[in-house]
Amino acid sequence: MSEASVTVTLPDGSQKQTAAGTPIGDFVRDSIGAGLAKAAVLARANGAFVDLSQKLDRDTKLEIFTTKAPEALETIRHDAAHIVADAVQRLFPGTQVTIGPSIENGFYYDFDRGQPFTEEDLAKIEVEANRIIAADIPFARTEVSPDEAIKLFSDKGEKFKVEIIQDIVGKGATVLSLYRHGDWIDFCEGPHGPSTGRVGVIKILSSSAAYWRGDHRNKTLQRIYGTAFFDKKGLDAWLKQREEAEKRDHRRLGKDLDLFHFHPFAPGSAFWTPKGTAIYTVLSSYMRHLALSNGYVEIKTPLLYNKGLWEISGHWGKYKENMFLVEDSEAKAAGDPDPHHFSLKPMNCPSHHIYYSFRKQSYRDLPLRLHTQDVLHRNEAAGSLGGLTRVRQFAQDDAHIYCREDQIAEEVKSFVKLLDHVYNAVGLKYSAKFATRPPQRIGDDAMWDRAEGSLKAALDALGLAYELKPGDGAFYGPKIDFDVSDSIGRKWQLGTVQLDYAAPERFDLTYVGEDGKPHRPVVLHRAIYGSFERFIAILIEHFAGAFPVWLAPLQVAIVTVTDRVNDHARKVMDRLAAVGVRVTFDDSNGTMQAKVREASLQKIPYTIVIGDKEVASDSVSVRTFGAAEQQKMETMPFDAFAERLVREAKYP
RNA sequence: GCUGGCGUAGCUCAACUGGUAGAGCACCUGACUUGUAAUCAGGAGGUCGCGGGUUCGAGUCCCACCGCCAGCUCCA
Repeated sequence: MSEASVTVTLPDGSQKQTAAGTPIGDFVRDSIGAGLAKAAVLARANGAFVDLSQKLDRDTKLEIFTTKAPEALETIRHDAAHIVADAVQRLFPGTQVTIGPSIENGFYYDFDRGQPFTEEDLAKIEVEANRIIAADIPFARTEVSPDEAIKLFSDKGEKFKVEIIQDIVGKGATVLSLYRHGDWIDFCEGPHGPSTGRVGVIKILSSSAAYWRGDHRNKTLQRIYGTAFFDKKGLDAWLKQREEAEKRDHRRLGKDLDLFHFHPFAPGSAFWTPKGTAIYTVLSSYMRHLALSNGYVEIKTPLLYNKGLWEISGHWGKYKENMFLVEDSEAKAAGDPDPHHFSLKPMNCPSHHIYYSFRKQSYRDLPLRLHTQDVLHRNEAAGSLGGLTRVRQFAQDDAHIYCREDQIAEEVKSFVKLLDHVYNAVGLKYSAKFATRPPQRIGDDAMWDRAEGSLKAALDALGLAYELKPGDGAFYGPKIDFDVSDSIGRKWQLGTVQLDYAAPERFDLTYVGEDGKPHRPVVLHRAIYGSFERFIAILIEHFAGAFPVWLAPLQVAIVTVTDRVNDHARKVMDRLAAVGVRVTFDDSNGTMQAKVREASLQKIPYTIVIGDKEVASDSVSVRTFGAAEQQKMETMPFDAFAERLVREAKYP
């Protein structure tokens, strides 16, 4: 049989011939270069990621990923998951494997084991995993039939693997791939790197419980988190970066900068210090200013409601466990078995719907945009609370827009513009997610087509990049969520805009159209900060506590050279306060140096030093936080400084 | 809510295998009156998260509860 040849097209467009059946790795080494072959981890052949051992049996568009490519790092982290699973089964026989994907900064693997892993176990696992790396065992892919695969894992007693395989077979798979390194074998789609040695180093990070298939009714598994890099240098750099990020943690800075506290008597509800309250208030006023100048009206509504409201809204059935119920003492005295007739509101929408119905609305009133910053309570699961990002008491910069269907696109557009303005003002990078109709939903397909169409039209008109999340929408309508990351890379949802066709039905909301007949409005739920608490947490981390002047809880610290000038300093403080500047003057016993240091540690934007010279000329010596050394200090007339402060304190 | 870890002064931490709690910073008082990141001296401050138990004796061991942290579930 004569050797057929295939054409390989490389990313630069060049073409090479090679014998059919040549493994990609060999082709790279022989036809491109030994250096590339050595650095190669995986390839993309005609659009699909494949192993380097894959044979070139037809004309192929080929891309090679080396250790420099993010795709390669992701692949060796997946390799690392296999290696860790191998290590665990070597060290703890009888442990069953389940799944082990690579994730954003590493990988995890879930195991079924009678007991959790201890610190010592994890240390042993890390050593064993790195030993497997040192052994440099090749990864080999084989393809088998479903029967073979099921038999293989049944014989090993790997029940979870069998379940996964049966599932995938049930979805129509006929050929399954296995990956082996040495004696250890896993059911896995791949691709993988060439050998365990290509994974430079594995670091075990933590362990925790996880539910089988993410369902809390299922068995609890033991999850091991880890990460992997091509070399120790990469790992060390990442660990260093992680350490730096942890210093920005808002819980840490909340203490250091004295912004808020928590107490065991009110888990999940913050106590705000004067400084924290200043940030809260500035953000609140800023949002009020934006809302009122963008066609919203602000209203305040009750915090406590009779359950009748929640029965209409549907919360009583679906959301009751998350609401704080309040007992009606009269009902209780009368022998009512369940006297919890009231609840603190967990969201503003039902209050707004009631407000809407207080008068007969006309098409001329639409869009009606109701803004509210009331306090909300949600009884979150104890284990999910954490810092300011997940709390039980919070306020949203909430608004509901009641409009006609043909007004949706325009309303969404101007909302996203406003959100973009706010996020840009504080320098937050966000990513948008467009969530469409879920399997469980209300309304017919025509309605969903229109709803999703309106949102998409708005997104396209704005030219905003977004990720599509099919099936992730609320049961009552599609939505766009806006996420940002905290200092250690966890993603949090802040802003959102959701279309709601259900609420107007449930609350029987109508407006009188031009035809004089009643019509159903559509409601848009929307928030920019999301919750003040979470937004502030993100801002603290984003600015590492060094807020811009307009947001800084204290904008100016006054330090005197000698207490001879303290009276003058007090006057300076009063004059600044009179023009709205948030200023502090520490007249306690202590040196100027120590006070300058303290102001700096508190990350106050400006520290002004006053001595005899400044008193004589009514000037201030200004020290700017974070400024370069040569422009750190500057003496200027008081009026010029005050004017600068007022200017910089303006809303962005 | 689930799994694991943790809980000592306002903060950051120490206290050998159970022997009866200590430091730095912060705070208070006094001295110093100083020119841009820590002046010196003295003082006060803790029923070791809460409640039981084991023990001659518990911050150290056991149980239950509360809270915090990581992850899971859920979610702004």
